[in-house]
Amino acid sequence: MPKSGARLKDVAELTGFSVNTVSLALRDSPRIPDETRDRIKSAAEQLNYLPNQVAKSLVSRETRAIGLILTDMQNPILTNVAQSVERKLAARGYTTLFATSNNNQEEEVRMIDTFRARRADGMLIFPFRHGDLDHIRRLRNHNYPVVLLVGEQGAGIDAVSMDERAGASKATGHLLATGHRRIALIDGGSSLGNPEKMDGYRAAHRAAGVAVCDELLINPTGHSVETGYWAMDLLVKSGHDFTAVFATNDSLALGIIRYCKKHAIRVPEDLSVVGFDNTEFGAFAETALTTVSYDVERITSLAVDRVLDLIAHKTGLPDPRIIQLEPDLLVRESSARAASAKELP
Amino acid sequence: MPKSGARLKDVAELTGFSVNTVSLALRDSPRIPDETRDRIKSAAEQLNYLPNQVAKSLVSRETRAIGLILTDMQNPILTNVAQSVERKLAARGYTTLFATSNNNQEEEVRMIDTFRARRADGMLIFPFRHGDLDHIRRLRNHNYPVVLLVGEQGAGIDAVSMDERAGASKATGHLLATGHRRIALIDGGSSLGNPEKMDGYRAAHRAAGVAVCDELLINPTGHSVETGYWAMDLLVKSGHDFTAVFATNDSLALGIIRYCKKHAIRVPEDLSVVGFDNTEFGAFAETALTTVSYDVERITSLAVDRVLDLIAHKTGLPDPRIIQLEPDLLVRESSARAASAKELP
DNA sequence: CCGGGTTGTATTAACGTTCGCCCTGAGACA
DNA sequence: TGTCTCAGGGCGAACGTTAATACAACCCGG
Repeated sequence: MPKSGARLKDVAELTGFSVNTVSLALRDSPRIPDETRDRIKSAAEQLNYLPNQVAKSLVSRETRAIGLILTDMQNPILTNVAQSVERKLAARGYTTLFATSNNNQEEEVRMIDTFRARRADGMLIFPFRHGDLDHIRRLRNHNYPVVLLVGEQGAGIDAVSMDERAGASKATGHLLATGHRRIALIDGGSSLGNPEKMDGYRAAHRAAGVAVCDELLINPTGHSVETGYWAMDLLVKSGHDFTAVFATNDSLALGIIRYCKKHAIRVPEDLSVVGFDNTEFGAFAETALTTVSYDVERITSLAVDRVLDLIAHKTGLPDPRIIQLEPDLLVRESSARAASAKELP
Repeated sequence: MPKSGARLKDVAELTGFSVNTVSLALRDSPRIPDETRDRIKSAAEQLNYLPNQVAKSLVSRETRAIGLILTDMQNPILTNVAQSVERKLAARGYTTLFATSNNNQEEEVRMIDTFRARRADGMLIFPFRHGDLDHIRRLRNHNYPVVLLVGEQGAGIDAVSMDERAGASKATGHLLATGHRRIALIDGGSSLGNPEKMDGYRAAHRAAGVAVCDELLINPTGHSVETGYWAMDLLVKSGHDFTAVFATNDSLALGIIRYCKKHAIRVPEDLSVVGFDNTEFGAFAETALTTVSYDVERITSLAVDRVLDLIAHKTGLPDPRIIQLEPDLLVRESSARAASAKELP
């Protein structure tokens, strides 16, 4: 048997029919009588025949494969996205081509080219830099179906995501409303050109008429639990006062809480901590995390629907549509009214 | 421009050379003089030409794609595996075809067939039931390169993994050595036909001459943090005494600790908890988790090497090789000497 | 008994590459 | 001048499939 298994030709030779008849029979063409079809099908089964998707793609000019590019998988929310997307695509008969850009723009570009060379029918991309999307826009301009997993208004590219600004604003607003005035921000995004959450943080301050203290803006070296821990170390050692921390994802927040535990800072009595993404690890942490929550399943559903919809448009892509879901704040145990705060009048 | 971009033919027409010459030039054949090559390459660039990997695969009979099948992505350790495998494959010029079986045997079989139809050059599989591997063995018998990510001795299939029995045995042994005699086991695997960890748990008891209490064997409904929480609820409400819990992954263990926190059970003073996998969330939990650790990068390295090695064997697969890495116990804050235990003599 | 449909099957040409082989022209050499 | 070599390049087939078309046999009505 040839290495990659039986071909139509092998089934044809076994049954005495032509390759074409076999192909039609296996695809249940009405032009093939039942008896012939059954004979061919049983021969195919006997040879363990599986249609060669590569050859099929060459002639049909579609691969039924979608490229999924994420930055990395440190953040559980991205793994949820990955699994959810994969399941939904599989249910629709699509295979997921998976890649991580490893938080590296060149790598992102390379992966896009790889998927393009493989003629993926479309791509779902979580871009590394939300503001630097030229390479993706170029794709779209060549009529390639792409959907971003972060909502960049006015980028001219389809996108489905939650509204990061609104989420960050809600989180910060909650802290402000509970009397906090010096709120640290631990945000790995803004230095990479993803300013949405910091924008929300600033907007909430503006709305409350509270000035942002620049010395409380901390740049972690990543977005894992450990980097959260060390970012907190940096913050504490800077010697500035603060009564709350907003971390831009749950992992960072959990690292912060671990730091507090080790250094006898009580959460939430001495310090309020708010995360982002509503991961399971935050929800079931010893000190359950106050966080920003959104419906991942709905986002991936909409994104998958959209990319398949774009693919279905044979004659040029429709105008891009940006969908931003409104996130919710979930107040749990890691945040409380500021100790020093007087009751509001 | 045709939907899927320029072809060799387009470059040929633009430059006046034949398709063949263009193909050779783009692949830097020594038969093409420099000037010709440069002219062709710049024309290709101008047309934004990217070789069609589908057509290439059809003639070369290799796709340079590897299928990766995981059970799900709830467990962070599997997401680490996924990312690590993807990075290593990408570095070697391979694309990752990704699928989750969603803890469902039929789905696993279906995904294997999908990848086979797509002519993935090989597969890396984290099987759902470690004991039910006929479908995978059949693959291998058809000379299909497969490497399992769990080590099943004598299955006749290549595998790279850590030694789950040894890990579970070390974890349980640690608890026994620190005076615990009634150690609950929260294990989602054994009921699914993955008995390795329970075997290790029993072996450690045997070695210590301590009887296993069957009423302390709990079956969570999954392996997430939340299911750990509810498994603990079940265990506590069963009314049996125990001074330690061994959970078969960190997520379950974290759920248990959350339960303890909510119900005023002190960890480790009242109860020792041991996890498995050494995830970041356990390492940086408020109560840092005692757990079983192993080198994921090394496992994925060996697995990727092995599958590429199998692919390189054109003339039939070599005998299967099973590699099992020895895991280490990491004692941290969630476990301590049993309160009731007398000092050992 | 012939034209026209219907039924079942075969033939041919794609899809975009790569590979093996052949062709042409120019220079070297006897 | 005739032959050989070699550089530069083209032609045709193949990979496994599908789609369009062709063909052969049969049936039916007139």
